[in-house]
Amino acid sequence: MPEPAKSSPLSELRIALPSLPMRLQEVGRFVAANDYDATTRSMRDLAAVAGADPAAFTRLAKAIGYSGWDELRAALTEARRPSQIAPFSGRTRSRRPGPNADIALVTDKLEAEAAGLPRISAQPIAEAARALHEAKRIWIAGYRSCRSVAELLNYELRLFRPEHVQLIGVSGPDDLDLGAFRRGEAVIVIGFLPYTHASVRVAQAAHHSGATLIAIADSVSAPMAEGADHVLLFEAASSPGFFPSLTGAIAIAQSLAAVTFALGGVAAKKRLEHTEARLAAASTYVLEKG
Amino acid sequence: MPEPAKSSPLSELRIALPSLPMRLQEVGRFVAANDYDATTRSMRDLAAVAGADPAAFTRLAKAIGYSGWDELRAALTEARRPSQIAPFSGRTRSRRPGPNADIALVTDKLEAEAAGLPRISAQPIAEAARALHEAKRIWIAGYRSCRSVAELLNYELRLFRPEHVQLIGVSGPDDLDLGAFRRGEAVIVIGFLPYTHASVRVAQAAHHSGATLIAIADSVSAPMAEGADHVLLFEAASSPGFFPSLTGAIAIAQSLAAVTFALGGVAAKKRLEHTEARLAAASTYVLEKG
DNA sequence: AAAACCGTGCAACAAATGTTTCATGCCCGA
DNA sequence: TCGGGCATGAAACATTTGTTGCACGGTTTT
Repeated sequence: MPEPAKSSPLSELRIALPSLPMRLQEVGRFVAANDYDATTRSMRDLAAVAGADPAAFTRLAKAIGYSGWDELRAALTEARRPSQIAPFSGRTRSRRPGPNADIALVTDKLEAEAAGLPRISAQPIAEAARALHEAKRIWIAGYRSCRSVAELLNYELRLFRPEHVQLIGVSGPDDLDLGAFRRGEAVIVIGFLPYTHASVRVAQAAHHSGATLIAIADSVSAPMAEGADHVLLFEAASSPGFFPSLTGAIAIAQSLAAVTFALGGVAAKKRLEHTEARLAAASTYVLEKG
Repeated sequence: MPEPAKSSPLSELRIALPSLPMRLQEVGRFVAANDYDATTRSMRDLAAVAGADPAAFTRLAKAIGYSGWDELRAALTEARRPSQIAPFSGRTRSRRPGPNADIALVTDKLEAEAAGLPRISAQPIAEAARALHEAKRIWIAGYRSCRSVAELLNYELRLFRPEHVQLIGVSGPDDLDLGAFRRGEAVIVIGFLPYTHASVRVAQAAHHSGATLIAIADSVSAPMAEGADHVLLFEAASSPGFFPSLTGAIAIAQSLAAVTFALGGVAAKKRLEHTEARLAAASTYVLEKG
């Protein structure tokens, strides 16, 4: 059995948690959720807040391999110590292959993507959102890796506009939906290099039908941007690695949804609350622990 | 005389310092310089390290207006509490309606999300990627808005590992897949508050089966992180707006895929090339214009 | 120069802490 | 149905904690 990385006491706790008796799971969860108080306040205090027996904390510590609560707390305290300001920031740009090469790759990727986000222009997003707000119906298309962006947009828009949003190509072949485009409706197409034929066809159909075309793409010269009323640009190739980056597209999609929601005013808010209430009634979500 | 801002116990200490007896000054400086230890370790411990008398700490606390060391330490503890999650979010959230309100919303959102990305830890991602690399089979689960992340991950991993990656719940009810988990396989679960029951069930099933569990979540105390071998954290609530941010999760997913690909070496590269060749042969993509 | 004062270390104190033990209740297997 | 083992809460335990009283040494005041 491979030892699962003793890195942090919190992760040891997390890993051992499911195999613990019920009461110890409760206090374990409490410790994980309130680790700051765990390091600063006394065992009895914590027990009172958690509504558990003080002894449970000692037992928990022993159950995950410590000699007692004192030792567990000491480990948590050291783990939280702010001295190592940069915990392990592979800031060492050591690009030579080795155990840190992977970490450097991730760090570079994240940095590059973070740098790309502020370069997205807000103005077109706000304008596109207004178009969405006024659209009688919203179609969304995205293929291959862009499908995830399309589905996210579809999901979020539907939270407060249940009846007027539709993902293209889910309830039949694309062509069925393509023929349904009408003036006054909006079509969102997401894509980047290399562009799929399917997405270009959607864009063309939208343009010919007179619907408002919104393209989320990596270039103004992308095929689906031709004839588009709104083009929202992101940087797909900005990050190292072999796959184009989608964080920009996701950020645009979420901003688009947020502004559209804001434009919806109280009506949208009411619909969202209604949707949430319905989900809660179906007990979709795990209740927050008090 | 204007009260010199009782804001922080540390500043009270600093202000009162010069008018204190020499020994208390030493102790006071020690506390100011080691305030983390001051909140976590015992008075006697501190005295030993500082080379001072334990009583000096009590006297110091009383000298600057507290009833005793306990009260001073409590104040220091509260001052250090990380509850104020966004230390820089002093951003005047004016948000008064106006023609530029939408644009400001988008700009804020993008800035916040860009700020959140560098806070993602690279180390756990690299470790999780290694686990993926060694897994005989990879399962992926994500519900509601997290489904988009799951699908992206599924898509990218399949580009170079076609036969061993599977999205949970697409070819039948979840339970069918849940029963198929085996030791030596990896299960990725993506989720954030509010957590869906379905995702928690997947995580539990993975843990019980002995499979390697990788959780992509917004908190170490997320239910699906319990028992997880790897927890990859992102900030879902970092950005303004009504929907939690998914850019962090997407960035993690893509980094995970990138590192896993890198670990795959030439074999993975070959498979990717093969996949791309097949797609090109089916003329999925629009040819680049010369 | 003597006395009053303050700063300081030491040691004893009571309170609180973490730990252990024990009795109880529960569940599972025989 | 009856044991055996385990989880759990309450109470007793030894230890450690923060505090306070006291004595000593130095400085200032009268």
